[in-house]
Amino acid sequence: MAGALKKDRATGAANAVTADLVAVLVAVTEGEPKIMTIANDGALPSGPFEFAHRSLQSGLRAWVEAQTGHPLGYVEQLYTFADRGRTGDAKSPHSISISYLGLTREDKVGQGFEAHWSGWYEYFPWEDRRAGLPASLAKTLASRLRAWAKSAETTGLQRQRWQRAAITFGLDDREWNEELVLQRYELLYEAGLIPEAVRDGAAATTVIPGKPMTGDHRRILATGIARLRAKIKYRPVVFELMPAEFTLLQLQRSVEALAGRLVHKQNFRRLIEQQQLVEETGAIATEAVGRPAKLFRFRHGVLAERAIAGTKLPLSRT
Amino acid sequence: MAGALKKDRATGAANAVTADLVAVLVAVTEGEPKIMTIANDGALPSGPFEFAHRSLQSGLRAWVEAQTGHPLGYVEQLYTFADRGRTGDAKSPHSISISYLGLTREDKVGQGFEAHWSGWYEYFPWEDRRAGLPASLAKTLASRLRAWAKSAETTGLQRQRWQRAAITFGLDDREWNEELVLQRYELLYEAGLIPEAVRDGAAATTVIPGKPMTGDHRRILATGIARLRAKIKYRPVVFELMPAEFTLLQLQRSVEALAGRLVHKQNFRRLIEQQQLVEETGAIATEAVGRPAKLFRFRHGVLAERAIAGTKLPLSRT
DNA sequence: TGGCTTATACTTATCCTGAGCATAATCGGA
DNA sequence: TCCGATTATGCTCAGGATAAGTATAAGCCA
Repeated sequence: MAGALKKDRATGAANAVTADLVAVLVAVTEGEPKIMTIANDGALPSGPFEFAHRSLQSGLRAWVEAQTGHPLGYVEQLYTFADRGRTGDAKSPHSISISYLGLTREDKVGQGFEAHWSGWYEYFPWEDRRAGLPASLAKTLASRLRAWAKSAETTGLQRQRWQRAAITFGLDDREWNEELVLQRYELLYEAGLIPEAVRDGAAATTVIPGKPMTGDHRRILATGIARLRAKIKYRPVVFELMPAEFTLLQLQRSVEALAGRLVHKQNFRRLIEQQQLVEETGAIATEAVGRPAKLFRFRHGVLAERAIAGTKLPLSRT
Repeated sequence: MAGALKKDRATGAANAVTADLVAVLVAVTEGEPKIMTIANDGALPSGPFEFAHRSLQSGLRAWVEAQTGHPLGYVEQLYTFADRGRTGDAKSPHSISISYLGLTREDKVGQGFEAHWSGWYEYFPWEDRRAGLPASLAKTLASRLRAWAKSAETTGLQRQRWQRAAITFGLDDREWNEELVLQRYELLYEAGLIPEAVRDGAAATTVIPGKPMTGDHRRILATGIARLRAKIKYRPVVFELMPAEFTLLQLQRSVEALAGRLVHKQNFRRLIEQQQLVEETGAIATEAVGRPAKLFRFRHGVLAERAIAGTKLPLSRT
């Protein structure tokens, strides 16, 4: 077995792979979450990890700036994929995709860049539950899922499929869980209800609304949305997406935009204030109907003061 | 700028990289967390991602089984690293490490495998706070950290360093946060207090207790411990580490072993029971001092029934 | 039997959360 | 000027979750 320990560290042609860096770059503008896209809105900014890059992150920064002209601020790694099956082609060498989530503010895309800010719900219409289930899906979604479940061979499998659909999509009086973005996408893919599945060989049927993307990009986007929806609950990352000064309602609208659902206004404010995440600037928001709101800014100090925990264990003091 | 969109997809030698798969394989035996190691306890199971591997996970499974004889059960991806700086050598092509966390139960390592189960606190003595700070560290740790902070050039930097140390290590009456495993390791590395830092070029000093590992492996292990400590709080993953039947105290001891701190017995039981994670087997534990305890088993049903949410947003019903 | 050990049931005070009511401040017409 | 629409902001209240501790049960062993 000692032989197994020896590893072929040389870049032998046999085990060489290419690594792609992919960015899910998010902004929120006027209550709508946006993502940076290239190639006619059908792809995320991305490019190969090259010898010249000092690190994965610096490689990603280089590609995003080259393709979009947008500098990268807050960044975190999402996931690393390498499924040859998904992209077809069983002959070519392995290609790995290392994906990242970036948070910024929308600004004008510079001259000469073929990049755009696109609303992320164009790609995932079923994820926006702020006004209930969108009309374009209300009729079809559940019935298509039921049809998929029914098409299984045994009744056991049928029940299993339906249970999975019901849990992920909040059917049969179950709670909607906004974090299951990836699970819902994977299910729709397996059910052959989205263009990517048909492209990859599923039986051609009428698909569910929602713009497709090249390769795995919509799956990567789903991963990014899921991560962000989970993270805003226990880390103050929303502020990366806000302007320097904002009203509490603007903050709330941003959170709602990301989560795809509405929050209770008064309780939201209590939460924000008790955590001391913001402080008043002293200024008052103009240009709005209704009573003018105070402007707040993020207290950057909290990041240094607290290492926010999030315990769920009944710890003992002794 | 259109040129920037074109990507060199061919496996040109220039952008070829090698990808290593690394496994943090965890078990808990009699209240001690263990990890699978090879190479005289100085390395994690790992090997290159090869052309023959169908996917990243299957490649990992192949390597772990070849090196340890142990089958891989529950697996999740941890992180992907590619810092050329860390491993020295600015000339060689990029090498990427894709790391995974695996959960199993300890069993005998088969004949002919140079693999061992090692206690994970041998690598991170400062992470075990079940009996307070270990005696081997009580005197040194805080003073070494203070010395490091003092050695900064400006008083501003000194304060910054000490604040960072105090937050991550729970000094100055701050709370100990067991999830900051990676941050603590990174800080010790930067402070030159562990062998890996000296190996990589830091000034040679007396280091803090704790076994080093090759390359980035102890950093990867820190990442795995941190992930697991966070995850046991909101997903029922502990059960992957438990035998089929167990007493509530054994379960508690396992959680404590992973978290590195003690929990309140009665409240722990209430938490487990109210979440309906377990059910009685009807049997009673023998071979123990004191009143015999009921045996429980994990209710696998919960995984299907619930998509455990973990909301921290004040959602609105309307 | 009494003492040691662990299991398990119950109590208490406090805090957090969801939900809703009430009032304040501004604007645009009637 | 007053009313209605709209948003901001303060406050209450009930129910549930949590931290901590008390009390009792059930084994073993000397």
